[in-house]
Amino acid sequence: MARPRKPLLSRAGIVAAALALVDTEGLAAVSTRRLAAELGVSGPSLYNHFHTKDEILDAVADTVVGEVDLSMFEGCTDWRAALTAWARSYRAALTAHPNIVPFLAQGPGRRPAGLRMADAVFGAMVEAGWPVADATLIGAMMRYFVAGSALGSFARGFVGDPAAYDPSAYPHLGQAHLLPEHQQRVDEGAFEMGLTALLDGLAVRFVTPTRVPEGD
Amino acid sequence: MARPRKPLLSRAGIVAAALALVDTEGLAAVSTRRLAAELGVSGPSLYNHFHTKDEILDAVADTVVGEVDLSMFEGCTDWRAALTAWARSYRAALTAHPNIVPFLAQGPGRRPAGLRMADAVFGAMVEAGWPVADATLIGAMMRYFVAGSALGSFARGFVGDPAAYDPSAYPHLGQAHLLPEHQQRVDEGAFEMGLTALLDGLAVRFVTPTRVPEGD
DNA sequence: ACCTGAACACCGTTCAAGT
DNA sequence: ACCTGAACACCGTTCAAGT
Repeated sequence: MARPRKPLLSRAGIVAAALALVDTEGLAAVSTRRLAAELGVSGPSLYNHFHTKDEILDAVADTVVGEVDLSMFEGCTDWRAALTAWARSYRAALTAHPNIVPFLAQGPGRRPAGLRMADAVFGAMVEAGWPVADATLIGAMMRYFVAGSALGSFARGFVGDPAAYDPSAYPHLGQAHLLPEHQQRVDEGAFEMGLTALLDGLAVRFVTPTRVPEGD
Repeated sequence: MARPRKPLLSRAGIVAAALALVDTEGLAAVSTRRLAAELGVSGPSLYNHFHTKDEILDAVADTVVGEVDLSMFEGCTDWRAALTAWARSYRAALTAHPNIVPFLAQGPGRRPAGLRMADAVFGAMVEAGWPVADATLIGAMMRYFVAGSALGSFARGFVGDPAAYDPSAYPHLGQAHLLPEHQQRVDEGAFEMGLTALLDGLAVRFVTPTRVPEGD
């Protein structure tokens, strides 16, 4: 076939196909040959659009992070409400594409959407009155929690096999771990509990250290 | 050579070599052939001791999680102090072997050390007076945060290249991200800030719902 | 510029063959 | 029982060849 007069591939098309493959069959299923086959081309064709396979996965990760809503940070006055809404949107984006999370959660690297998100959180916290040093910590802290909750999902991380929970070895684990709907409720509950706890803790910190001695 | 009269390999030896390789060269460097070469044998020899490469990595992950101190949960009366000590030990174990964290943080699966840890946390929280449902949430929530902090490390997740932080695109990120010692301080600070916040938040929750109407 | 097939140096895993 | 080399079906990536 050689070069077609209209390109068969595009970066966006490759990324969409890669994301679909990651979602349906997992990260391990994404090989350059398999992905190319999915797109109806031969393996090396991808290298006309990306330098490496890793660059493709970076673009996939960036697409997912790009789905996170950041609008609550614009002209934000209530930092607590903004962080709450953002954390939920962030978690929703990750849990919609759980198989890419281990790759994505390692940090933004040089991915634009990840850096944009870090920038938005930091900027909004400073604007809301947080000291610069704290604003950095808040961004990191929230990222830890949200990424950890998507990655270490109870539902995905505990196997659904009774034999795995020998009651003599693990007297407290019980059989409840087996029920998928229970597991999902644990994930939701633990996320909301942690989110509330983190923000409560921040609220304590917000007033205290910013109180400056008044007067001469 | 065929079968030697004393086995050349052992599960423990393979796991130790694999962990060393993960630590020094990363998860991607661990191939069965490479690992076997490190041990002075040929690739397929490993299959006499493990069924799959994944089983080897599971054993490596279990070794790392096995390094976490759980002694603070024995006869624990102060749940807050116990969770604090445990979270720090947990984080220390993971940050000592950062390259295995993406694999490990996906959940305990059927790894004994991971299940033992989940069991210890849950049991201690119940013993300390937490409702069973909350104890499960606390275990998940803490796991999210600690694993997230080790995985999404600021120091490892942000690239150390000034060109990555175009100030017009990311007006708030600045150049501070470049300094490795600064990054490490951010990770430490964000971890401690989050830990305090989480436990403060839990403390609020602890007293409230367990208060039972007294009296006639 | 953009796709192709051939090729290179790798993979994980199976298996018959050796002791 | 435990190691070996050969073999299978894969990898990521390079590159000359085609239009």
